[in-house]
Amino acid sequence: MKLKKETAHEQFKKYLKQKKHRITSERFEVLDFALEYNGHFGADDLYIQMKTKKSNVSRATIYNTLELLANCELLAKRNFGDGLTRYESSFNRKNHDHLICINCGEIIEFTSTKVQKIVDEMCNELGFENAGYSFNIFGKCKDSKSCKNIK
Amino acid sequence: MKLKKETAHEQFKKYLKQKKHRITSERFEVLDFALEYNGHFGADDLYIQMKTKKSNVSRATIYNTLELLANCELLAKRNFGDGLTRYESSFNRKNHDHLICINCGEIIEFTSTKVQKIVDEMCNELGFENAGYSFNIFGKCKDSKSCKNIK
DNA sequence: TTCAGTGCAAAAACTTTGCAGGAGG
DNA sequence: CCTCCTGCAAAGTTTTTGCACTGAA
Repeated sequence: MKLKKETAHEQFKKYLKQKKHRITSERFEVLDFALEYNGHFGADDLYIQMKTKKSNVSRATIYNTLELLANCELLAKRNFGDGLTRYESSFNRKNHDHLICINCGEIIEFTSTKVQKIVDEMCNELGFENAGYSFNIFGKCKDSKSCKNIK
Repeated sequence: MKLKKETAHEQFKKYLKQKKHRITSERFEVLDFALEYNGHFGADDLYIQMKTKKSNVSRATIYNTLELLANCELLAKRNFGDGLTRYESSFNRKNHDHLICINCGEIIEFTSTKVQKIVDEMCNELGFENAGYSFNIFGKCKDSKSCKNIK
C-alpha cells in the first residue's frame, strides 16, 4: 500500500515536471484521497470527503487537479449518462468497461480484449492518435441479488 | 421529408398512448425541432433554437419531452465526456458510435458491427436485458483538414 | 523575486422543482 | 370534470471564474 502510493506520487511528479506545472502539497493531497476513494466519485464527492477529513483544499483546486490526474492516467474519467463527471483510480488497475443497471444503478465492471482492438482499428482507419475511450452498456439486471434497490 | 416527420409523429403517439401520457401539441413541437436539428444538441440548445423560431415551449417541457423521446428511441442520448447531456435524432438512422478529437472537438461517426456483438455477449454473460450502450473513442486527429479549430 | 497555484466566494451553465392555470381524455 | 401537462420563475447542482494572496522554483 505504501509502495503503491509512492509510485503514484512519482508518476504524478514526473508528469508535473514534464508539463512545467508546480509540485504543490495540495495536488498530492488530492491524489492521495482519490486513490483511497472506493469506487467512482465526482469532484464534489471528493471535496466533501476531504473536508470531512479536515483537509483544506478548495473546490477549484480539486477540479483542477482531477483534470491533471486524468491527463497523466492515474485516474480515469467516466460518464455514466447521468450528466455527472466521475473519476476512478486507474493506477495499477486493469482496463475495464462498465455495465450499468438502469433500474437500480448498480455498476458492474467487465473486461473484453475485443474492445481495445476495435478502438485501435478505428483510430488507424480514421487517422487518429488514440487518447482513450469510454464504453458503457446499459441494461436491466434480472436477478434480484444485484438489483434490490429499484428506484 | 414530410413522410419521415409523419412516421415519427405516429411512433411518438403510439408510445405516448401506450405509456398513458397525453398527446399535446408541445410534445410534437419539440419532436419536430429535434428531428430538424443538425447534429448533436443539448436541451438548452434546443430551447434557444425554438425560442428563436418563435416557439413558446418552456424549458421544463423540453427537458421532459426529450427524455420521453429518448425512451421511445426517436432520439439517442449521448455523453461525450464534457459533462453535458446531448441528444441526436436516431429516427431512420443507422446505429453508430463516435470518435471525438480532444484538440478541436470534431466528432466523427463510425459504425462497427463488432460493437453490438460485444454488447450482446456481455449482457448474456452477466444476465442483463440490454437497453442500449454508449461507445466513444477519444483521440487527436492528425490531418489539419478535420482539426483546424484547435482550442 | 516571480508568477503559477491557491482559497474563497461569486458567477455561470445546466437541470429540476413548485405552483397555479389550462387543456386533454 | 378530473388530472396531467404546461409555463414561469425560483431553486438546485455541478463546474468555472475573478481576485488577491501565497509559496515553489
